[in-house]
Amino acid sequence: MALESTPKPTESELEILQVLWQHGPSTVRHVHEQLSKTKEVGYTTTLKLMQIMVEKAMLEADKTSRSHIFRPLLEEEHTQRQLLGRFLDATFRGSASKLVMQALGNSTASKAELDEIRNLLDKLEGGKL
Amino acid sequence: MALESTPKPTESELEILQVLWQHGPSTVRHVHEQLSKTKEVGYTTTLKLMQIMVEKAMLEADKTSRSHIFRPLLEEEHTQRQLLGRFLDATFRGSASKLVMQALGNSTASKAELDEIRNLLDKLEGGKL
DNA sequence: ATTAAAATACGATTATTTTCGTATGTAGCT
DNA sequence: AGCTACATACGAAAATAATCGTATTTTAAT
Repeated sequence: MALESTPKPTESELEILQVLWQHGPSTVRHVHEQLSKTKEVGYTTTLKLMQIMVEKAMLEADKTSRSHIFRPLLEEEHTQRQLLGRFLDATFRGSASKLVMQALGNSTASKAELDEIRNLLDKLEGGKL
Repeated sequence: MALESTPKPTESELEILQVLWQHGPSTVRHVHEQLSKTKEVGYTTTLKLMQIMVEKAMLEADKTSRSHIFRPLLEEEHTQRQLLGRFLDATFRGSASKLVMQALGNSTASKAELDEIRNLLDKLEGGKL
């Protein structure tokens, strides 16, 4: 059997990771309340998922107090980069520029954000002149 | 039951769509040969998937000749936009600029592509000054 | 006409992901 | 102590996706 570098989180798992990345280490209760804002889901469903994620070493549970505190073991940027790579290949056949053009086209990015992107372009293009 | 606007293609379905978008209307045989370049998969598996996609109205089959010719009913750009929207929300909590920065950072885009992106930035920022 | 090759049809299995019911444990009231 | 509220543990069902074996049909070559 091959070693799993980092198993790709499923969609539901990613939702949970997002809550933890955004709010920091949390109880099942808290995660569940956040998820409930956008979708209907049972408490034990959330619990079970988080337990599975512990098995998969995506989360770590601090069992000191009665309500366990879960924290993500996957780093946000790293996970995003990994998922982005897959998505880029699967959806845009690897063409980053196509993806970026689309993303910008649809986007509501502020002027500050656009400037930040422009700066990055400058830096990247510096090495290509 | 709610009307399905456009059902999200699964990962395997997307692979098939990519072949059809790239090569134009094709037989199962051709699609299967393309897929086989990157993964091990049985012929009837590909066939079955494509039949399911016809049911889902993602593909249309021209049954005139013995080897049916399949063509995509989903438009490439439209599908990409839709998938990108979902991915953006799920992975970057909707922050297009974060996604773009990451994509550019990892990317191997050519100078021409970077310039094209810069042009789009100019146009976008035009409306924000 | 027979046969071999290649195509589709279709049912069913397997794998994966999501969901949740129920059992059980624990802490704090009254 | 007994009751209630809320927590985790766990098994298993339900939903979704992917895979493939086998039967049947069709074509064309012998």
